[in-house]
Amino acid sequence: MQVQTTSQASKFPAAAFGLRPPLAGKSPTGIQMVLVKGEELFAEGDQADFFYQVVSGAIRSYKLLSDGRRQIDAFHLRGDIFGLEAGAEHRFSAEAIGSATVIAYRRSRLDSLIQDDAAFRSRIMTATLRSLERAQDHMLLLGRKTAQEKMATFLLDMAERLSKDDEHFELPMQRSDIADHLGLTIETVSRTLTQFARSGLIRLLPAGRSIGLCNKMALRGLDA
Amino acid sequence: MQVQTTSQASKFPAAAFGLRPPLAGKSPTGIQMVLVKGEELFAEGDQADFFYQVVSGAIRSYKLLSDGRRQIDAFHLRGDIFGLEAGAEHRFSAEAIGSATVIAYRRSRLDSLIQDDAAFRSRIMTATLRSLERAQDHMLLLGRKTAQEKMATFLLDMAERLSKDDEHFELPMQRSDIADHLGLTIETVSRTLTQFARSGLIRLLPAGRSIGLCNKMALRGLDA
DNA sequence: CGCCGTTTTGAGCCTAGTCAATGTACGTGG
DNA sequence: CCACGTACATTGACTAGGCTCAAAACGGCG
Repeated sequence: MQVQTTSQASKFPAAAFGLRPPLAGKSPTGIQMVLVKGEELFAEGDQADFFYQVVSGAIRSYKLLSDGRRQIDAFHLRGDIFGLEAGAEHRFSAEAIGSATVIAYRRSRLDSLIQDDAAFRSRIMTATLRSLERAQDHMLLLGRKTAQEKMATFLLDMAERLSKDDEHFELPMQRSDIADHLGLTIETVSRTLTQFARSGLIRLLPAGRSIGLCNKMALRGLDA
Repeated sequence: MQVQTTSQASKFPAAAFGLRPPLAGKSPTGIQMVLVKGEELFAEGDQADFFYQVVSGAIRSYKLLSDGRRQIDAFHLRGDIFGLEAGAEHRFSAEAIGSATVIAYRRSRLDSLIQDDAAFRSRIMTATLRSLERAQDHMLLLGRKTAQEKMATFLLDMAERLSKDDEHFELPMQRSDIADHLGLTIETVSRTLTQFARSGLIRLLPAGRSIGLCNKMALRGLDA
């Protein structure tokens, strides 16, 4: 991992990842970290001394069962803040999916910011409530949707989050990550994608990472 | 529904549901509501002008798919706060499971309380983060646990939340609620309980609502 | 006592999982 | 530049856990 402090506004491209004052305005000191593929940022149970914002690449945060089964609760893409905890410890592990860059903020700074700054506080509260909303939507998906519906929901969400034209994008993660996010197996993920491609709903480019949505209406129908 | 304002301490049995000052101390005006079985408090999409705290009974909050499939994201028991939203609208529906009593608080009050009162603020923040934690644990359950593991987790959680001795309790909800909470069908819930009873893990009293845990060790083992 | 909502039990099926083999992309080193 | 190795994705055959459909049992309550 390469580390580089970013204590000046010039090194803190706030606009690039959606920060507005006061967080950006106060240009809090952050540590920029360059992560290689698969590198772990923190593990479940670690002290939560830092929280993070994605600059580039993608991060997966997940929980494990004792026998290794994994549930990826979220993928964090450019601009997303993650790793902010109520208690002293992280309740998730987090790893870089490919190579990625994040900025780490000391949590101690956060606490004082929360005390002092009503606007910042409400931003954190909103971010937390947004995570809760996502979690609630995802519970509906995990508990009650079929494999096809899960994949359709996932593809539409990804298109929205990482496509400019909302139609074509590169998946940053591999099949096993998608499977562990949707509560499926890699085989089912793969089969469902092939099936979507054969039905003309999507276009799958070589390596299976590049995806084009041809029929968003139909996908939305599957989204239930 | 019977409504009764509770602006005085005498009508606000704070100790009974775990409230301590400043919320109780300031005795904020709440509206006490007595709900009959199945009565709806609010629906997904309603204006979120109130949030609630359970005084007695149990509330289910849930989302529906277009064809009626339901996911119950949480059961709210005595003392729990729920219905607090980031946006203007409720993101799920909430109903009384049996007859229940709740206190409704105006959300507008909340905002001013949050402004003024650091202790109250941290209580709301903690409650929100606790919901998030529960949601995250529940995603792991829904996505990756087997039917037996789901039931074991559920029983241990319920024992902790509504049993005094941690061993024996009355389930406030019926099988279909449990099923929609765990991502199963009522038949699977019933079969799994019978199986647990036959294995001597639990004792099932008539009507299937009263449950005693005979072998918590073994249940914890299944909890994965 | 008899009705109705709920739970339990049974039989058979189906979706998604498992196990296994093949295919494909890409990076490394000869 | 090509051969090989590795990691990932796809495909196939088969299995099984949990679902569906159906019926019977139970309990609470009028």
